[in-house]
Amino acid sequence: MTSCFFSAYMCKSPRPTYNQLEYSAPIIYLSSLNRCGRSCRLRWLNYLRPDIKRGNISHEEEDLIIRLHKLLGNRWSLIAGRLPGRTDNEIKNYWNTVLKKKVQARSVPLTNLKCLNHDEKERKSKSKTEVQAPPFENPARRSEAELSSNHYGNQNVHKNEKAIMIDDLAPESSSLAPQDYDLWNLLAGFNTDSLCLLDFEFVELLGDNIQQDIEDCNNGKLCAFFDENIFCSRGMFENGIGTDQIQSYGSLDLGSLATFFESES
DNA sequence: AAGTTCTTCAACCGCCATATG
DNA sequence: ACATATGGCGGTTGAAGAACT
Repeated sequence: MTSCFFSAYMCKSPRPTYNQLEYSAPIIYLSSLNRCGRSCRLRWLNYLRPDIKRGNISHEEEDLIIRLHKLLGNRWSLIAGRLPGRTDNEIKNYWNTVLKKKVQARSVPLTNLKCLNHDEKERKSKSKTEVQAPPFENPARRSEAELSSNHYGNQNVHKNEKAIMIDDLAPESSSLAPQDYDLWNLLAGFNTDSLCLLDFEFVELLGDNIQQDIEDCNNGKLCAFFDENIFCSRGMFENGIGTDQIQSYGSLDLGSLATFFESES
């Protein structure tokens, strides 16, 4: 194959594309092979591009893929955009061959998630070195001391990350549905370092309903529970929505949040 | 060693969006 | 405004190698 590519002649795309990256990369046409420009483009994007990261997908990348997939669904290009050097095709293949099975195997029945308080107490009674965080553990349920000690697997918890205690948001008397805990675990599981990769357009997620969602947010119907490092500083909520409004914890409504996330996935 | 099954992943396909003439 | 070319994307396929019998 390599020799074939050496014998290929290269030319510029017949016309400029709107994508600067694409335009900067010459499209290779192979006269001796049955390769159209499209095939060559794919070959370039998925294999030949110099910035492709080789080697196995790391544990951190794997974890991020799982989280992003749960958030975004099969939007491989979006997911790949958060993993520098990885292609959507690679991630798609990795998901279909490896991660899908892993996730299915380790998925915890939702009803068990209600027992987080009990689990947490039990974990705290054990030595920290023995603690193995379960998948999608909610770091917000950890104390600030635990966060700063950064014992949560390999994740690097940003020192500015706030440990928003779920008890502050959802008192025992509230009736969080199991699926809400599940979503909470997913979202709160992102640390700041991971979220620097999560700069996908929030507008896209919210779609045409963004204005209504912002109004709901102002009215306290839709309660945002992320710290300012996540959304506000990244300008995801513009139009005058500030940190204090984002962090309106008056009435926790994870169901609403789940709805608009799930509606896009 | 040979045949079969399983796994991986590059490549293909079809659809839709966008750019261009 | 329209037709055509191209890009982008997700689903699927099939060849090749690994693992198993």
